[in-house]
Amino acid sequence: MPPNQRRKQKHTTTNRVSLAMVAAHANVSTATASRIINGITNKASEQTIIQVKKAVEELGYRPASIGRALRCQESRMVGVLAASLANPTMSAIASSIEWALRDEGYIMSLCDTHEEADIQDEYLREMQSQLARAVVIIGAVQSELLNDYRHNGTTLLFVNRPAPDQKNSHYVGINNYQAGVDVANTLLQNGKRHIGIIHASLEFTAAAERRRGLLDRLSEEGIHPNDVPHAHSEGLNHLEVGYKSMETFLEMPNRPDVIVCLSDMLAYGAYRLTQEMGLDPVEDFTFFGFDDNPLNPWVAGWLNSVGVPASAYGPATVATLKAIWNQSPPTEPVYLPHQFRLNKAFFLLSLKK
Amino acid sequence: MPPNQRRKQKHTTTNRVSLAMVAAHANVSTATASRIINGITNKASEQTIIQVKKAVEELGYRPASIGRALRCQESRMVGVLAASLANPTMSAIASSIEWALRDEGYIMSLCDTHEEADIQDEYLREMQSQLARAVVIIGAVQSELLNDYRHNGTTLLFVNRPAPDQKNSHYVGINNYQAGVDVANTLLQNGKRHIGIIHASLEFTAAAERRRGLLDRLSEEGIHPNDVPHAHSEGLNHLEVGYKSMETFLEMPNRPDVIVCLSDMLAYGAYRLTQEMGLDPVEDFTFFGFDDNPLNPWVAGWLNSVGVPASAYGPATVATLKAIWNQSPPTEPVYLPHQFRLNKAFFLLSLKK
DNA sequence: AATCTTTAGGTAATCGATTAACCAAACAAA
DNA sequence: TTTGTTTGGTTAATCGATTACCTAAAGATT
Repeated sequence: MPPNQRRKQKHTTTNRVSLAMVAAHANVSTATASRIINGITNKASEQTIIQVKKAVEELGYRPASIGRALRCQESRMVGVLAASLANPTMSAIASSIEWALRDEGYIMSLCDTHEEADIQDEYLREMQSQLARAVVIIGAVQSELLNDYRHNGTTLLFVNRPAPDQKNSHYVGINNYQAGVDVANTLLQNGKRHIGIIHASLEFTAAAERRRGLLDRLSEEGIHPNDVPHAHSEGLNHLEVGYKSMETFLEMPNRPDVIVCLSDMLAYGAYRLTQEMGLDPVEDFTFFGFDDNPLNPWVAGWLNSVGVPASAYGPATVATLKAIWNQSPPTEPVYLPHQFRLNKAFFLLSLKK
Repeated sequence: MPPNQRRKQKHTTTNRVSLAMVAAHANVSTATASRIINGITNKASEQTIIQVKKAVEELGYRPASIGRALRCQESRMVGVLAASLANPTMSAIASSIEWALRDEGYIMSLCDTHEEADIQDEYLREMQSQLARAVVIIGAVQSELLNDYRHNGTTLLFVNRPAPDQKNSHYVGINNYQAGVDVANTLLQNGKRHIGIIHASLEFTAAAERRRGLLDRLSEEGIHPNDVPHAHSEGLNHLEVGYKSMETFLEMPNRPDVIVCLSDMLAYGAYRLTQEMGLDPVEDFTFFGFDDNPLNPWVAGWLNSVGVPASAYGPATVATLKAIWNQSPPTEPVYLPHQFRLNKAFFLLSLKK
């Protein structure tokens, strides 16, 4: 290793500008400098204020948030834990939340828990340890720490997927049960009664609620849950589950012509198989999904889906966080209005009715 | 406001456990506790070590990374700035990097710059101010601060899209020029010579290089750049640009039958229009994209694409970061081997040759 | 003139963890 | 016995910013 590189390594020439340097440059104490920088001007003369501001400018000073966070025991950072960034719905929600947070002067720190409880716990701890102002979980999984954190002062907000036990927690997102009911209504109104369900794990409240709403409504119309075939498999990602599940349906003697997938990703998987088998996803089936993936209008025109526009999440999430901080937390889940996106064939069909 | 809520607000019962509390609980000094917790055992007796570990366990202590970061002037956090999380390619890369970083004990903090220079600058500053160990930029845009940061000690790594000026910077990702050449080769080998290009801004090195490689190779085979029609529009997202651009091509008297889109998102946009016009994206055209979006095999079987598997990014990125930290930075861009994904029709065609 | 008030700003403690420097006791070597 | 040396710790400084509390000087009031 050349010696000039060694030198650099020995002491990273920390060219960070600290408050002390600004204060020295302006010939005032750090207290004065700090006050002026934070806009507390009633303790300084016009002259001093100008000096300090000049020093800040000249040195290119920016407060180290880490120092402030340590002292104030609170940072401007909001941790966002997403279950799977590979799922465009979740990344789009995260992106929307980022916009809204930055608008209010907060910084988003996004992490990917890969749907694993211990990774989620690790990040929960890390956020705590970084003194995050709040933790937003897009797609929570049941984990050991989750319940502890619910009560230890950290602001915790569940987005898109309710808390595993739904108790003492704040939620922003779709009304999963109602969405299930609405899908059932749409199908029934258009004379679709031969329905199959594809689902992954039902441990997640979101999926379970969607299914419950759907089946409840179908029951009311005389379609017994036992007459609604289910296909699923666990341990794979939703795309693969959808694919495998569709295989199951295609092998059935009297296969359903409506395939309700409890998430769009499942529908994507099912679609792949229909393509490979030379079937038509619009003529031969009616596919329904949940979440309305933002890519749907572009690459999945065949899919019907119900969901909340991703851009609605950011404002609602931030508004809810602020309400919690203001000691006026919502007492009810914050349900965002969901919308249907229907494919052309189904749309025309529904017009005729 | 009820009084019990007021009380809570007055002083957030900071139930964080600090090192001092652990030390007190174990009847040792913070120095001793700190050393034991960090595994420096040559300064402590067996007895003391057990005491401290018991205290840590009983109190559920976890070091506040903020304190450590302040003291050591360095955190375990790596900032990842993505240009657009709504783009599944970028989120998938981020997700992969997250895995690899966590494997090495680092924490990813992901931000969305929305392709905007000043947001990128804001996050660059914030990362600096949080003492991030490194900053990884997935899709950098030219910005004021970018050049400063290249030289002020912060480890900076460009992923998937080279630095705007390509000088003095580290890059991990696809060899854009070569990928362009390879696409040209594949087309030529299969007798495809009537080619159109859809692109968004060519200010980004990635897009410009792809185009250059493509046109250079076509030139060699006697297809002059002027004979390769281009369609583009600025200011919209890639999906919309693709859609608009495809309109342009469809209106042309002698429209190309091969549409090379400089990103998959552009291809998605173009695809939407072909669907709406009742055209067949496989029979009527040959679509080529770049990046091989991970969703392609599931919902875009019609697309041919060249790209690097998202999962390859994480390991390569982390390895490069470690090399930089070890004072043995790569002197060349780190090119990850790219692969082709061909649609069925094109694959069969290429077999025949 | 004596006292009070305001202005302008400094001193030092604090947040949590790390670590250089120091120290007392035990033990070993000369 | 005196002089190292090792063991097992402690004390206190430090990182960067904030802020409660103090103070000196100037101006206002009685």
